[in-house]
Amino acid sequence: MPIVRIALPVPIPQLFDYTAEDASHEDIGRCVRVPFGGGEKSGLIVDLPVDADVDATRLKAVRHIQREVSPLPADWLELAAFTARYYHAALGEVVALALPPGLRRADAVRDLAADPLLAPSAAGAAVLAAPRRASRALRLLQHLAAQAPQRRSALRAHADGEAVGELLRKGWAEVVREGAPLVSGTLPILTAEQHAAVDAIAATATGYAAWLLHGVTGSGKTEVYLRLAANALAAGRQVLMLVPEIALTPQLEARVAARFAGAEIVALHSGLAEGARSRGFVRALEGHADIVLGTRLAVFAPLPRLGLILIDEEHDASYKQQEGVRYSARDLAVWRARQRAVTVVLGSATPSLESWQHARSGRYRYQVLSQRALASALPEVRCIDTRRLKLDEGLSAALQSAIAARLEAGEQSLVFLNRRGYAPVLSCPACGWVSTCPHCSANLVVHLADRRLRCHHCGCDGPIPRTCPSCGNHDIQPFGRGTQRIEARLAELFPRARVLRVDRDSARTRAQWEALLATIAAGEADILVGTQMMAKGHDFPRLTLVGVVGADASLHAADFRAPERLFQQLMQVGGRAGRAHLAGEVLIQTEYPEHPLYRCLATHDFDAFAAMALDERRSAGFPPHTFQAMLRADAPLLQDAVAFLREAAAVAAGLAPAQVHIYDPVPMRLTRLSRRERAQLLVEAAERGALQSFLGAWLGALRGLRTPRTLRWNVDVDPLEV
DNA sequence: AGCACGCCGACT
DNA sequence: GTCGGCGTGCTC
Repeated sequence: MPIVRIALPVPIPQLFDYTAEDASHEDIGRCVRVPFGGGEKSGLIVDLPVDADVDATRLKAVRHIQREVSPLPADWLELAAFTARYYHAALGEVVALALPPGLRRADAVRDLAADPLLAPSAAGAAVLAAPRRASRALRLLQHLAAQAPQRRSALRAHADGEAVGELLRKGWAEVVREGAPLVSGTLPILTAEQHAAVDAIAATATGYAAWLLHGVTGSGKTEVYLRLAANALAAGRQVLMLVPEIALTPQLEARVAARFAGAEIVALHSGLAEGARSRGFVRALEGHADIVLGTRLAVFAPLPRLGLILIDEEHDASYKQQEGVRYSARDLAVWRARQRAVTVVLGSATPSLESWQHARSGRYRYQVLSQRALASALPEVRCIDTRRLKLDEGLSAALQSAIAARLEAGEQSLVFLNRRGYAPVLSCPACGWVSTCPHCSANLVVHLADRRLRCHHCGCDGPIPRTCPSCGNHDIQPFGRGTQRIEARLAELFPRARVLRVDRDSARTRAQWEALLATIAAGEADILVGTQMMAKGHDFPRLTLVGVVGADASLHAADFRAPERLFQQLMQVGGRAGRAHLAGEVLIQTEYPEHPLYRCLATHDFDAFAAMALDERRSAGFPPHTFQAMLRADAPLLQDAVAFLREAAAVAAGLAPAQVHIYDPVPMRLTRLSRRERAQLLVEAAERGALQSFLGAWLGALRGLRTPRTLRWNVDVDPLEV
């Protein structure tokens, strides 16, 4: 009786063997349902061992093997195995996160593998019923018809679903084989730099190559991606394109679809309905999807014809999963490119210092786009020294008059402030009471817009008290400033201006966000007040002034990555200012106008900033010069978390080689979160290998420790927050 | 992670 | 006398 070895979603580093009478090697990579414990679980067949690793009498029989879709290929299983190994997670957990839920459950699936567009028979009729997809089908038909007039008879038969499906299937194969007519429309003319980048990157397209594409905002990185994608498609290969956020997929998808009318484009992200995600995944798996575009989880899309990986905004922290299996999609994508011997392009205007270091050391190749594509100049960046100024609700006279000038000119201004709400805290001047969250070690933020006190960490909220809850004082006041307060003051200062606030509160839903974007694009707003939401991905043609308020806080933050993030954020938001024929200006209110970070911003000198930051990292012994892992523990009481970490440190002392350094356990910066208290223990090593082998032994030992049942712990390899 | 088994306090 | 607390251990 054949034995199948199965990865199940349980947090223990074990695989489970079952019998399956009709199983063969063809079933490796297939989803299964098996009896487990009292109930039933779904998992993935990862091997067909000759012998079970437990006594044969203990084996149970597999209930169901999902054979309606192709098995996950060997390279996919290797990717999952590598992920499990590197991030010290169970293989079954990685599988659970990498597979769409519906697929993993091994549900009976009909039509999952079949694109209604391409499948002959009844599915063709579905094309005609689904307008969005059908329009793509018809575009392709027209395309094919233009290319090959002899197909016109088939085109006439488009009312017959079967004929549509059949034609498309045949036509598709031909298009892919011939490669030529995938690209549609007139192509924009490349700048010399774009041209050079495309040529250089294309020249390494025959094997593994990692490229850092360092392109300033507006330099046209996307156009470079599209040209490279066109090459890959023409060669009959699939393209994987990663973006940081779900919000950025629709616009990019539209742009990609407009360019490659003949290509099948699949979006993959966590915002999709279960069916859509499964369908896209299977389209990729079966080799039908030509371009897979998605967020970090798309790095797990199976791609039998993979030819190119593109990672946009590679520095973005969203590529790192911050819970469960804490993988970095960017790093896995690079691993995958090497595994599959394909090119990977990491694009950014402000590369992560890790990637920057790799480019400098020659591990990655490097291409720079230093010119804006539309001949517009980079914005002028200046600091406003606020040390001796009297500020009006945080706004300097210089910034106010700059805003007034833009108003006069009919242009837009943005006041950038990374703090939501009206004021970060409500306080009582009489007794010193401040509004604090009952569940977190954080202040409750005053939201005057809906008259609530709200915790930005656990989300709990309550009404704003009229009197001090501690002493009864009537004169309690909001302290500090957030976007709502700036918005209110700007409305007073500029009564004729249309002030629009753009933050997570005003753009809570996708529809609200799009309505705001439309308002801005239509020129129906004069002054925008926004958080980092405003920094990402969108162009505002009439925006010519960005005023930065309250940035200094990040200069001296405890996290050694805070300056890197601040630089990236300001560079990004500054890039919103000025387009085409309108010159842009960025004014930074600061008490440290001489700070090197601001000076580098003013000269648009990322290289100088990176050199400086890398130097600091080197002398402090921080990444990318060292490698880190963080052990985090949380429990209802801090003492339990710390006690566990102390014990873990003691275990580590007996295991760690000299080059692995174990720090002391410390409470986390936001110690209390949602009624749980958290502490962490940093481990650092000069070599990745030394860190990894230590982690293996250490975590194995930790799993054997007896801990209170309320205690939870996890490990974060290459943590972003320390 | 679930979910069983297993040994000690306040209730019909 | 039992229902239920969560400590401990296993799941092929």
